[in-house]
Amino acid sequence: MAASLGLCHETSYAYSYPASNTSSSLCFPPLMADHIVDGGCSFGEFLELGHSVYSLPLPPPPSQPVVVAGGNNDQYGVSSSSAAAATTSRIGFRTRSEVEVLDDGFKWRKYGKKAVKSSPNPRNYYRCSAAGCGVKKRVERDGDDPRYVVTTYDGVHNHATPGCVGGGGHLPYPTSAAPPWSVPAAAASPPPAHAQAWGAPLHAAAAAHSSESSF
DNA sequence: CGAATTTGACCCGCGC
DNA sequence: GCGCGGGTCAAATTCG
Repeated sequence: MAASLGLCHETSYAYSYPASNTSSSLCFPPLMADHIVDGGCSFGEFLELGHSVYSLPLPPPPSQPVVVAGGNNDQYGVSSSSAAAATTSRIGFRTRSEVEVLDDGFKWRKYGKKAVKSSPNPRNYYRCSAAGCGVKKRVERDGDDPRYVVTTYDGVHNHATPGCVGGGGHLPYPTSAAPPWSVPAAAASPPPAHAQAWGAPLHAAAAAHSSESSF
Protein backbone atom coordinates (compact mmCIF):
# COMPACT_ATOMS: atom_id res chain seq x y z
CA MET A 1 0.00 0.00 0.00
CA ALA A 2 0.95 3.56 -0.15
CA ALA A 3 2.60 3.51 3.19
CA SER A 4 5.10 1.07 1.89
CA LEU A 5 6.11 3.63 -0.65
CA GLY A 6 7.53 5.75 2.07
CA LEU A 7 5.90 8.77 0.60
CA CYS A 8 3.59 11.38 1.82
CA HIS A 9 0.76 9.14 2.73
CA GLU A 10 -0.07 11.44 5.53
CA THR A 11 -1.65 14.03 3.47
CA SER A 12 -4.58 16.15 4.25
CA TYR A 13 -6.76 17.71 1.68
CA ALA A 14 -9.30 20.38 1.69
CA TYR A 15 -10.85 21.61 -1.39
CA SER A 16 -13.68 23.66 -2.55
CA TYR A 17 -14.56 23.92 -6.15
CA PRO A 18 -16.96 25.76 -8.31
CA ALA A 19 -19.43 23.24 -9.58
CA SER A 20 -19.60 25.05 -12.84
CA ASN A 21 -16.03 24.49 -13.70
CA THR A 22 -15.75 21.08 -15.16
CA SER A 23 -13.39 21.73 -17.97
CA SER A 24 -10.29 22.33 -16.00
CA SER A 25 -7.61 19.79 -16.14
CA LEU A 26 -6.42 19.79 -12.64
CA CYS A 27 -3.62 17.77 -11.37
CA PHE A 28 -3.12 18.13 -7.72
CA PRO A 29 -0.97 16.09 -5.49
CA PRO A 30 -1.85 12.50 -5.04
CA LEU A 31 -4.57 11.53 -2.75
CA MET A 32 -4.16 8.38 -0.82
CA ALA A 33 -7.59 7.04 -1.23
CA ASP A 34 -6.73 3.99 0.73
CA HIS A 35 -5.81 6.10 3.67
CA ILE A 36 -8.88 8.12 3.70
CA VAL A 37 -11.12 6.72 6.29
CA ASP A 38 -14.13 7.88 8.11
CA GLY A 39 -14.30 11.23 9.76
CA GLY A 40 -17.14 13.62 10.34
CA CYS A 41 -16.28 16.06 7.66
CA SER A 42 -16.94 19.60 8.61
CA PHE A 43 -15.98 22.75 6.85
CA GLY A 44 -13.51 25.20 8.15
CA GLU A 45 -11.27 22.93 10.04
CA PHE A 46 -8.81 20.19 9.59
CA LEU A 47 -10.10 16.74 9.97
CA GLU A 48 -8.02 13.93 11.14
CA LEU A 49 -9.00 10.99 9.02
CA GLY A 50 -6.85 8.13 9.93
CA HIS A 51 -3.53 8.90 8.33
CA SER A 52 -4.96 11.82 6.54
CA VAL A 53 -6.12 15.17 7.67
CA TYR A 54 -8.68 17.04 5.72
CA SER A 55 -9.43 20.65 5.98
CA LEU A 56 -12.00 22.71 4.25
CA PRO A 57 -10.85 26.26 4.68
CA LEU A 58 -13.78 27.81 2.97
CA PRO A 59 -17.17 27.92 4.59
CA PRO A 60 -19.71 25.67 3.00
CA PRO A 61 -21.65 27.37 0.28
CA PRO A 62 -25.15 28.16 1.41
CA SER A 63 -26.99 26.46 -1.36
CA GLN A 64 -24.55 24.70 -3.58
CA PRO A 65 -24.26 20.99 -3.12
CA VAL A 66 -21.19 19.41 -1.74
CA VAL A 67 -19.95 17.10 -4.38
CA VAL A 68 -18.38 14.09 -2.94
CA ALA A 69 -16.31 11.58 -4.74
CA GLY A 70 -16.08 7.96 -3.98
CA GLY A 71 -19.63 7.81 -2.87
CA ASN A 72 -18.44 8.47 0.59
CA ASN A 73 -18.92 11.87 2.10
CA ASP A 74 -16.02 11.25 4.36
CA GLN A 75 -13.57 10.64 1.63
CA TYR A 76 -13.63 13.62 -0.59
CA GLY A 77 -15.18 16.83 0.45
CA VAL A 78 -15.32 18.73 -2.73
CA SER A 79 -17.45 21.66 -2.04
CA SER A 80 -18.89 23.79 -4.68
CA SER A 81 -18.66 27.47 -4.23
CA SER A 82 -21.05 30.22 -4.97
CA ALA A 83 -21.02 32.13 -8.19
CA ALA A 84 -18.60 34.58 -6.71
CA ALA A 85 -16.15 31.82 -6.22
CA ALA A 86 -16.67 30.36 -9.61
CA THR A 87 -13.33 31.69 -10.61
CA THR A 88 -11.58 31.43 -7.30
CA SER A 89 -11.68 28.02 -5.84
CA ARG A 90 -9.49 27.15 -2.95
CA ILE A 91 -7.99 23.89 -1.99
CA GLY A 92 -5.99 23.23 1.07
CA PHE A 93 -4.21 20.16 2.22
CA ARG A 94 -1.66 19.18 4.73
CA THR A 95 1.17 16.92 3.85
CA ARG A 96 3.74 15.34 5.99
CA SER A 97 6.90 16.24 4.22
CA GLU A 98 10.34 17.51 4.87
CA VAL A 99 10.22 19.70 1.86
CA GLU A 100 7.77 22.53 1.53
CA VAL A 101 7.53 22.63 -2.20
CA LEU A 102 5.73 19.57 -3.40
CA ASP A 103 6.13 18.77 -7.01
CA ASP A 104 2.56 18.64 -8.21
CA GLY A 105 3.43 18.84 -11.85
CA PHE A 106 2.97 22.54 -12.21
CA LYS A 107 5.69 25.07 -12.36
CA TRP A 108 5.47 27.55 -9.53
CA ARG A 109 7.20 30.81 -9.13
CA LYS A 110 7.72 32.20 -5.70
CA TYR A 111 6.63 35.78 -5.35
CA GLY A 112 6.53 36.39 -1.68
CA LYS A 113 7.30 35.23 1.77
CA LYS A 114 5.65 36.45 4.89
CA ALA A 115 5.71 35.69 8.56
CA VAL A 116 2.14 35.27 9.68
CA LYS A 117 0.80 35.47 13.16
CA SER A 118 -1.20 32.33 12.94
CA SER A 119 1.93 30.34 12.49
CA PRO A 120 5.46 30.58 13.83
CA ASN A 121 6.68 29.56 10.42
CA PRO A 122 6.87 31.88 7.46
CA ARG A 123 4.34 31.49 4.69
CA ASN A 124 5.58 31.29 1.14
CA TYR A 125 3.56 32.51 -1.78
CA TYR A 126 3.78 30.89 -5.17
CA ARG A 127 2.12 31.65 -8.46
CA CYS A 128 1.73 29.33 -11.40
CA SER A 129 4.33 30.41 -13.89
CA ALA A 130 2.25 29.33 -16.83
CA ALA A 131 1.22 32.27 -18.96
CA GLY A 132 -2.34 33.29 -18.32
CA CYS A 133 -2.70 31.05 -15.33
CA GLY A 134 -3.28 32.99 -12.17
CA VAL A 135 -3.39 30.11 -9.78
CA LYS A 136 -1.63 30.80 -6.54
CA LYS A 137 -0.60 28.66 -3.70
CA ARG A 138 0.50 29.32 -0.18
CA VAL A 139 2.84 27.01 1.55
CA GLU A 140 3.65 27.00 5.21
CA ARG A 141 4.76 24.61 7.85
CA ASP A 142 2.13 23.51 10.25
CA GLY A 143 2.54 25.41 13.45
CA ASP A 144 1.41 22.47 15.50
CA ASP A 145 3.55 19.94 13.80
CA PRO A 146 6.44 21.24 11.69
CA ARG A 147 6.62 17.86 10.07
CA TYR A 148 3.55 18.82 8.13
CA VAL A 149 3.36 21.30 5.33
CA VAL A 150 0.12 23.14 4.78
CA THR A 151 -0.48 24.00 1.17
CA THR A 152 -3.38 26.05 -0.07
CA TYR A 153 -4.19 26.41 -3.72
CA ASP A 154 -6.11 29.43 -4.86
CA GLY A 155 -7.77 29.24 -8.21
CA VAL A 156 -8.05 26.73 -10.96
CA HIS A 157 -5.44 26.03 -13.55
CA ASN A 158 -6.61 26.82 -17.03
CA HIS A 159 -4.06 24.58 -18.57
CA ALA A 160 -2.76 21.09 -18.21
CA THR A 161 0.38 20.42 -16.36
CA PRO A 162 3.30 19.11 -18.34
CA GLY A 163 2.89 15.95 -16.42
CA CYS A 164 -0.81 15.71 -16.93
CA VAL A 165 -0.78 15.62 -20.64
CA GLY A 166 0.11 12.49 -22.44
CA GLY A 167 3.78 11.96 -22.79
CA GLY A 168 4.65 14.05 -19.82
CA GLY A 169 4.29 11.33 -17.33
CA HIS A 170 5.21 13.76 -14.67
CA LEU A 171 2.31 13.11 -12.46
CA PRO A 172 1.70 9.90 -10.66
CA TYR A 173 -1.55 9.25 -12.41
CA PRO A 174 -2.62 9.25 -16.01
CA THR A 175 -4.77 12.01 -17.33
CA SER A 176 -7.61 9.62 -17.88
CA ALA A 177 -7.50 8.89 -14.22
CA ALA A 178 -7.57 12.46 -13.13
CA PRO A 179 -8.37 12.78 -9.44
CA PRO A 180 -11.95 13.47 -8.49
CA TRP A 181 -11.32 17.10 -7.78
CA SER A 182 -10.42 17.63 -11.41
CA VAL A 183 -14.00 17.11 -12.39
CA PRO A 184 -15.96 18.52 -9.51
CA ALA A 185 -19.38 18.37 -11.06
CA ALA A 186 -19.00 14.75 -11.87
CA ALA A 187 -16.94 13.85 -8.91
CA ALA A 188 -19.60 11.66 -7.44
CA SER A 189 -17.91 8.65 -8.84
CA PRO A 190 -15.42 6.48 -7.07
CA PRO A 191 -11.77 7.22 -7.52
CA PRO A 192 -9.98 5.10 -10.04
CA ALA A 193 -8.72 1.81 -8.86
CA HIS A 194 -5.18 2.96 -9.37
CA ALA A 195 -5.71 5.99 -7.24
CA GLN A 196 -3.22 4.59 -4.83
CA ALA A 197 -0.61 5.03 -7.45
CA TRP A 198 -1.08 8.75 -7.21
CA GLY A 199 0.98 8.63 -4.14
CA ALA A 200 3.94 7.48 -6.03
CA PRO A 201 6.14 10.05 -7.56
CA LEU A 202 6.12 13.40 -6.03
CA HIS A 203 9.53 13.27 -7.50
CA ALA A 204 12.06 15.45 -5.82
CA ALA A 205 9.61 16.25 -3.16
CA ALA A 206 8.88 12.65 -2.58
CA ALA A 207 12.51 11.86 -2.56
CA ALA A 208 13.01 14.26 0.24
CA HIS A 209 9.98 13.15 2.12
CA SER A 210 10.64 11.59 5.37
CA SER A 211 9.96 7.95 5.49
CA GLU A 212 6.58 7.33 6.94
CA SER A 213 7.53 3.90 8.02
CA SER A 214 8.72 5.24 11.27
CA PHE A 215 5.41 6.70 12.11
C1' DC B 1 22.32 36.10 -20.04
C1' DG B 2 18.00 34.73 -18.55
C1' DA B 3 15.20 32.91 -15.10
C1' DA B 4 14.12 32.29 -10.42
C1' DT B 5 14.48 33.67 -5.63
C1' DT B 6 14.86 36.87 -1.92
C1' DT B 7 13.37 40.57 0.79
C1' DG B 8 11.56 44.93 2.17
C1' DA B 9 7.95 48.12 1.19
C1' DC B 10 3.41 49.12 0.05
C1' DC B 11 -1.55 48.38 -0.23
C1' DC B 12 -5.94 46.63 1.28
C1' DG B 13 -9.31 44.69 4.29
C1' DC B 14 -10.92 43.75 8.86
C1' DG B 15 -11.48 44.29 13.71
C1' DC B 16 -11.46 47.19 17.64
C1' DG C 1 -10.38 56.41 12.76
C1' DC C 2 -6.50 53.61 13.87
C1' DG C 3 -3.86 49.65 14.12
C1' DC C 4 -2.84 45.02 12.69
C1' DG C 5 -2.35 41.31 9.71
C1' DG C 6 -2.22 39.34 5.30
C1' DG C 7 -1.16 39.53 0.45
C1' DT C 8 1.27 41.45 -3.52
C1' DC C 9 4.75 44.13 -5.93
C1' DA C 10 9.12 45.22 -7.49
C1' DA C 11 14.11 45.88 -7.26
C1' DA C 12 18.21 43.47 -6.16
C1' DT C 13 20.62 39.32 -5.94
C1' DT C 14 21.77 34.61 -6.98
C1' DC C 15 21.95 30.50 -9.71
C1' DG C 16 21.95 27.65 -13.84
